Amino acid sequence: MQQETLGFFEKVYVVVRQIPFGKVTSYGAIAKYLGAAKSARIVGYAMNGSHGKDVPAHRVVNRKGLLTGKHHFDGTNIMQQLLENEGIEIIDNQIQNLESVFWDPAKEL
DNA sequence: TTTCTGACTCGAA
DNA sequence: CTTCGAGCCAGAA
Repeated sequence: MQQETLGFFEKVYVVVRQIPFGKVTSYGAIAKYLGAAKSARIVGYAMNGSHGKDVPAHRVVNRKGLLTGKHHFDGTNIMQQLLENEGIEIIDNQIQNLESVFWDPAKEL
């Protein structure tokens, strides 16, 4: 395996791909799992480069469950549509009952 | 080459 | 209660 050649971005991609169907996580949770709790912004920025990869960026939201990056998708509410398709209820870009669908890599992995 | 900004988060005043 | 600043990495101008 080539982990040393992997940059921070690719490490993020690996974790995001582990997110199970119908679950979501936060940028900070991923960053913390990677050992860089203060690099939550970088995780979000990594999602910016996830375009074209099999990374379910729509399952990654901020710690409030707010779809901060929805406007980076093709449509205006495509991100919400994808999540709702997985059984997650969303109102006004805000995930409802976040505790039930939250998936923490630090605990699950 | 330097500078800036960004899909964040937390703590302090 | 609200507001503000700092820290992290990578890519674009």
